[in-house]
Parts: sequence; C-alpha cells; structure tokens
Amino acid sequence: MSATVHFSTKERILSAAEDLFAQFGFAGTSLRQVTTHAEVNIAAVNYHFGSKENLVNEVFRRRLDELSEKRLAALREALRVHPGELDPILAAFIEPALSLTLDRHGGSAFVRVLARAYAEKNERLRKFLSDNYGHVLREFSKAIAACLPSIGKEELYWRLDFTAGALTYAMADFGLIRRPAATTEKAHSQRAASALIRFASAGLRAE
Amino acid sequence: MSATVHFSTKERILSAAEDLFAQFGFAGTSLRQVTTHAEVNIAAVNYHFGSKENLVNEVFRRRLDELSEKRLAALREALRVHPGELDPILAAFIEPALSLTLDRHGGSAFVRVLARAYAEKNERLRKFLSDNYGHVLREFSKAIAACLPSIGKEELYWRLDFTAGALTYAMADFGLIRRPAATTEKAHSQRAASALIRFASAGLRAE
DNA sequence: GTCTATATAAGGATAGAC
DNA sequence: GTCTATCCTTATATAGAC
Repeated sequence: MSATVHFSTKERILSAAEDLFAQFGFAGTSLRQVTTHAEVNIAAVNYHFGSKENLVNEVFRRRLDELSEKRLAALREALRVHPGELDPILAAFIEPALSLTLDRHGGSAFVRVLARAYAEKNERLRKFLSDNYGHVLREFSKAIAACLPSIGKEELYWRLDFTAGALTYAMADFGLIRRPAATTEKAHSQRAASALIRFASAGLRAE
Repeated sequence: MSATVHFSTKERILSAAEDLFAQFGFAGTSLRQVTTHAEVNIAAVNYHFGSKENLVNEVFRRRLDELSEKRLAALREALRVHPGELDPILAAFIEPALSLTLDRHGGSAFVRVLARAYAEKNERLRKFLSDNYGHVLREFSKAIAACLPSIGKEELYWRLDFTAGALTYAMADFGLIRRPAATTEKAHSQRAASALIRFASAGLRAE
C-alpha cells in the first residue's frame, strides 16, 4: 500500500463535479468549471464520460453503490437484532449517509447532491436513480410498514414521503442551523441524526 | 368587470417562467424557453424585468407577498382562537400554500419553485428571500416555540428544520404518491395537508 | 491518455426601427 | 410597448496531433 494516493483524472473529475453540482446544481455547473476545478483538460471529461449526462450519473453511482449496500446491511442487522422496532430501521437509513458526510475522502457534498436530485424533475436522471437504487427505498418502506400495522396504507405513504423530505433537507444541511464553534463536526452531525430519528419516529407513529 | 381577462405581457412571462422554473430549475431554464412559452418576444423579458435574476425574484414576489400575508393573518387568528395549541399554527402555515395549489389562476407550479429555491445555494436568491420574507418564518418559529416550552432550544431548531423539509417536499408533490383517479384534486390535497399536520405535530412534540 | 484547436449551438443582453 | 437583428459570451462536444 502506497503512502501517497494517486487520484486518477477520472476520480478528480468526479470529485470536482460533486462539489460543484452540490453548490450550483446540474444545469448550473458547466463542464469547464468542472475541469478547471479538477485541474484537468477540458477534453478529459468527454474522453472519460462521453457526455455531461453520463458524468452526472457516474457521480451518483460512485457513492450510491456503496451507500446502498451499507444501508441494506444495516437494515438486515436491525431487523435481526431489534425485530419489530422502528428506530433501528430509521438509524439504518440515516447513519450510513451520515458517515459519508464525515468521511475524510469527501462525500459531504454528496448528500447535498442527493437533495438536488430529489428536487430535480429530470426524467432521465429520475429513471436512472429509480432503476438502480429504487429497491433500497422499497426494502425500507416494507420494513417500516411492518412495524406500523395500525397505520392505513395511504396515510403511511404520506408519512414516508414526509420522512424522506425531512431526512433529505436535514442531511443536506440546507436549513438554518449552524454548528456552534465549540462543537465538533462529528458531534454536531450525530446530534442531528438522533434528533432526526426522534422526530421521524414520532411522526410516523402519530396517534 | 370584464368577462375576458387580459393577461399582460408581464404576467404571461411570470407565469411561463414559474412553470418552467418548477420543471427545469432556474439555471436549467433559458429566457428563450420562457418567451416562447409565454408567446411573447424575446426582447420583452429584458424590457420588463431587466435581467434573468430579477425575473426570478419577481416570480417569487408575485406569490409570496400574498402568501405571506395570508399566513400571518391565519397565524394571528390561530393564536387568538386557539391560544397555546400547536396544530392550528401548523395549519396556518400549510393551508394558505395549499389553497395556492388549488387556485385556478395557477400557482400549483409555485410550490415546486419554492422547493427549488430551498435547494438552491445561490446567495443572491437566498438573501432576497431572507430579506423580504424571513420575518414570516420567524413569527411562526416564535409561536411554535411558545407551544413547546419543554423542548430545548437546539432540539427545537432541529425539529423546525425537519418540519420545513417535510412541508416543502410534500407540498411540492415530489413524492411517490399519485392521486387516485376517484379522488378530486382538492380532496387529495386536503388529505395531504391533514396528514402533514399530524406528522409534523407529533414530530415536534416528540417525547 | 492528454493536449490544442475548433466546430457548432445556445445562452443573456441590447440597439434601434416601428 | 413590441419587434428584428445582432453582439458577445459561454456551452457541449469532437477531431486530430502528440
């Protein structure tokens, strides 16, 4: 194992794109901004990705493959260790995303990119995400529904929707809450996650 | 009062921009798309608004001036009729937005535009919205805090943030839930609103 | 795989006639 | 207040040398 890590041109482009997409959105970010930020040649993005649309997809794939596996593994573990309990399921969804934001190798921008995607009506992007990662959400929906047999189907759908909105915004740090200077990034995020689980859990179980 | 309503060029541009911004985002919508959609000349947008940025601001102003007033009036009424109760405050926030989506004169796209704005990191836009409409959110925060004296300040801030996320996404109808054919648009929206109030109320009051 | 140079289209904005 | 025509910038994408 080498002490110095060599980031390939491809990786550099993906990271730069991730940062910029988080900040300016997909349409609001040009490939020139990406390649300048990544310190690579403008032609490299087309050589490695073929098109801007494909670059966007690959930004998602790089993180979501791993995130989805971690979430599903955590879900299986939660169902095994705490069967019938809601909060461990919510934690299984939130904590892997949280650890991504705390990862030294970046990823903190990615949760904002995810929130962007949520707001995006782009059919091609939605189809890509739904085709490749829709099964994760379906697994979680099923597990949550099993914990809440008394909630009607339509009402539960709504609540899952509200929960997704709350999670997305909170994780993306779009809100008003700034981390106090005395608090570490890690402690701040973990407090956010536990507050989120309490909120969503109570909301889902309402009445 | 005339039976035929004449929509001015300015209004037509605003409505077209609203629709397109909801669908493609601010950066993703070109002024040419806007003027084509509005069936006006390309030069008209510059004549009436001066710049794209200002057009964006005016799209917000057209709806938010009225929406903010309705929300604040409903809040005052809620505090007068149901002092100390949380749910009427939440209703005062949600229902005026809901009625906007049901308005015949459009406005259904606007709630999606609001969600777009929430995801936007654009400092200029955020400043415009905060300067002009931040006081509304502060009034609601204050009223909600007064209902929940036992919740710590930081925890409450988090929960308001989660609530905002849930409200924004749900109102923008970004979720998975499609209206059943047998249900009217109005009934569907009102069910969503009451589900939302139950969810947010329980989440805010958790523990 | 990486560069320069460029093709080609689309973008925001404006000048000036009507 | 509305039009045509156009300026200038920026965009995505690619061709072809190295």
